[in-house]
Amino acid sequence: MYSYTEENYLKTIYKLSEQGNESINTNSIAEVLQTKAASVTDMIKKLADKKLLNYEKYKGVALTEKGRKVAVDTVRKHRLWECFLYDKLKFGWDEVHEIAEQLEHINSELLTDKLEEFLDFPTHDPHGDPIPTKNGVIKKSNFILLCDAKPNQTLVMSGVADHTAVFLQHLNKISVVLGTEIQITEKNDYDGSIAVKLSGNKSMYFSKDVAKNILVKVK
Amino acid sequence: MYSYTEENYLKTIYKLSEQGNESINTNSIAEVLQTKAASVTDMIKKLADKKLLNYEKYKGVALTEKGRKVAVDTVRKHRLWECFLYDKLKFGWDEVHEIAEQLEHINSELLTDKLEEFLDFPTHDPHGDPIPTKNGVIKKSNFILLCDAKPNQTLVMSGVADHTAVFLQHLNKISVVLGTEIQITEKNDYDGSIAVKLSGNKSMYFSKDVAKNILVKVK
DNA sequence: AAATATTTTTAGGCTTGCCTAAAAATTGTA
DNA sequence: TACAATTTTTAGGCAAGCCTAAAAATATTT
Repeated sequence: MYSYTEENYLKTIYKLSEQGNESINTNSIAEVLQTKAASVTDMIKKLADKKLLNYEKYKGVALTEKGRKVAVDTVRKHRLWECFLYDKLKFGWDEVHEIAEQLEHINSELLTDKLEEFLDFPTHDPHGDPIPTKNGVIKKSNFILLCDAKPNQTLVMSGVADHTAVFLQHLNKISVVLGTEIQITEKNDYDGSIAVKLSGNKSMYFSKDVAKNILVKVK
Repeated sequence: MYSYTEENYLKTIYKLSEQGNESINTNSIAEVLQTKAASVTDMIKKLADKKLLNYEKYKGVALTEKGRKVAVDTVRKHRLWECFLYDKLKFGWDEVHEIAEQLEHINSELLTDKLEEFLDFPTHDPHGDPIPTKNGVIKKSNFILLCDAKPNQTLVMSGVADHTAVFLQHLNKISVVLGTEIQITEKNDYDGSIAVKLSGNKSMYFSKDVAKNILVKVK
């Protein structure tokens, strides 16, 4: 249907729009896809011809409903495959993304549906990101950043804002995984660091860099 | 490492050599890959440059050990994925090939190994074809064609020579699956058809076209 | 508002993998 | 053996995706 490359462009544009940006500019797409602005302009024109996005020269792009569907379906497949790799094949959460980048382009609606059933209809991937439904609906998570949470509440670790392997490995090291309970005992305005108590009454300090990349919900 | 297309060429050449052909000619590759002889010549040159096969103009090609390894690994991945689709996702044996054609190109040795373990180290795919080991060893099956088997032995359906969906669906219709026990009660020299008794004492006739595409082993 | 800096687009070119048409080599046949 | 048929290769070209360098448009400073 659509090429590997086209799907990656659509997915990238979709994710950039999710991050608040109204209209997506050429350079930001190029940066994410590790390519050059000129290449992005080429591809944008092709995707516009196929009615997958709206494009006006020098004005950036926005996905059409058709383009959004393709993008969301790619995200759906990515996250379902991550669940498979994590739950069934016992990969670490820091290892699943790269392989899912390949698997998300496998083209078979029946496969996606059967995979979803096999995994028992997961709602979130191993990083806490919601899995779009077959119809393209994504349940907005009501997670908040740990750095924005109030002290003295029981919080549940529910996701990450930074998906890089190094960050995930760091969380492994400090034993913070999805489901870990966290209480903020102290917030330091000076450097943004926080003191926390984890499940099992373990006390630790999180730097701001850590605290701003952990998503939690109030228990 | 190697492109989707390169892997498909190597796999095709490998399979043609398995079918007895010593040196593989351009046209037969083109036919299998549904492309043109000129395109095959182009690709053959590239693969020869990469030492994946030996090529002499107008003389056909033969895989090098390096090329064979890539081909066998692709076959290994294909058959493991077929097992996954059949055993875990409950696809029919007539549905798995097409999807595995895509999945076989996913590039992650760790994934292949973990998948193999998850499937509990299967030795044969859903069509009875042997799964190469990680080292590239393929156990030769001692299966024989049903049309060549002797009457009055208990035979076990163990594989197919024709892998097309129509043939597999036909076998579904006549309730012949891997493991079905078959006894030949009569062989007709005239048209090559045979009379058989299946597990459960069900008597049927198989045309030569069916009998020559079923692989069995003696129980 | 003019000058400067940045962003985006255009122009031209590259590689991969494919094509057609024509030439060359091989194989089959009279 | 020579002619015909087939197979294979070469030559030239096309689309997808990428690149660099230069031009054009937009944004930012002064």
